[in-house]
Amino acid sequence: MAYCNWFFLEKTLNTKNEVATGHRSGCPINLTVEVVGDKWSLIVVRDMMFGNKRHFRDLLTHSQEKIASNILADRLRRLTAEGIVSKADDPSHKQKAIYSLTEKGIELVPVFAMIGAWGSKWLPVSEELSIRARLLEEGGPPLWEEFMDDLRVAHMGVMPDPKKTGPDVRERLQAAYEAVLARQASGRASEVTG
Amino acid sequence: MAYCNWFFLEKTLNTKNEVATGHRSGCPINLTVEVVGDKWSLIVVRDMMFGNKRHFRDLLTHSQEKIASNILADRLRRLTAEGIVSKADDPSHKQKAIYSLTEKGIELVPVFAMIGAWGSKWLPVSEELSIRARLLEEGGPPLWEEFMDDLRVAHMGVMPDPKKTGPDVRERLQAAYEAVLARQASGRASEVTG
DNA sequence: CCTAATGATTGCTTATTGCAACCGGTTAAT
DNA sequence: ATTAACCGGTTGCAATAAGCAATCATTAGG
Repeated sequence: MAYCNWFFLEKTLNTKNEVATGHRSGCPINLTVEVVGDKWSLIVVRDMMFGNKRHFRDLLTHSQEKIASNILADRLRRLTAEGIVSKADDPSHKQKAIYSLTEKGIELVPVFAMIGAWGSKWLPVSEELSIRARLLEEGGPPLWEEFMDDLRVAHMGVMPDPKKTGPDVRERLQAAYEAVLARQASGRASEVTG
Repeated sequence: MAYCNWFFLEKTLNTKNEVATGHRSGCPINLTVEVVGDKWSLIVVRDMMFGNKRHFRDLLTHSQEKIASNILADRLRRLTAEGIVSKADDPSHKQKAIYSLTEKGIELVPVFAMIGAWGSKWLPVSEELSIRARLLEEGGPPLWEEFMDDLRVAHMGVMPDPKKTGPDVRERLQAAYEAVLARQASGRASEVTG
């Protein structure tokens, strides 16, 4: 990748590529940015992946970043068209849809891990918001694989490994987050009292 | 990361965070997307990182994706303000500027590696455009570290390791790309000749 | 019956992107 | 000396995208 180079020949290929496929270029970086490189698509996938949000209203009302409904609808449509997300009827309500990550979507886990690691190192995040990034980074590819297996169970109906017991990766990340919160809350209490 | 959860307490924190810092939320994923999650910033960094483009005109005219000059100027300004890129005078011309990646920018290498790996697996890239993604993915963190060291030499004036000889990582990726091109060109020739 | 839930859609305003021409100054070529 | 190329942008305008808040018809629960 990048990847795309600067030779005359590639300029020619670029023209043909754009005509044939509608893409700015055939570079994997560029193609990925075209698919998920807007301000909202990765947020939607994140909420599905880590927050277990699978319904429109959930994604809309529990969005920390306050996504607008037209943007959410548009992004879900695009992600579904791209094959990163799938949509099915939910049996609990005639109008209710359940959105699921596909294998293509699940394999964004390493991308999220690296984005999170970079962000938590270089941007003004708080401890409780960076703990999960740290754990994913420390866990490395074995932890990502385990997380992806968990997601295949939850989102694609893959049979869980019968040898696997205990909380899944998302739950463990959540527990670590809550532990930091609890520590901060008790620290805050002693500040107030002390 | 992701991280950001859905508790009442976090809703409160979110409000304070937004007031204090101007961010949608303090989640590392969201913060990273706010910084580099538009359609063009990662392309600019990619061209600096992998194409060794360091000047405005180079970035403008050798952009495979045909970036517009106002967008390029804006993105360079933003990346510089964010500390991902630095700008200095180039001694070869009074008006000429040279843009360099900072440590913060260089440490985006793993993000690019993962984005490239995902894109080359799931999106319609060609073989020659995905070979470098494959190599970076296969090389893993040791290869990324080596690449980052190379970038620190090229962009930050770090002294090269005297024990290191031979082509740097970017050159090796480029050579692999050219080898695929050469193979395709000879394959094409035999097609033409029958 | 009324209220809540459902996944959107809509009308409008604001912001961003993209195109292509342009700018004043500096350096190189003729 | 004149002309051409280089330099990093800036500009005016049209097209597109994002954001806000209200709205919609249908479905389910009390």
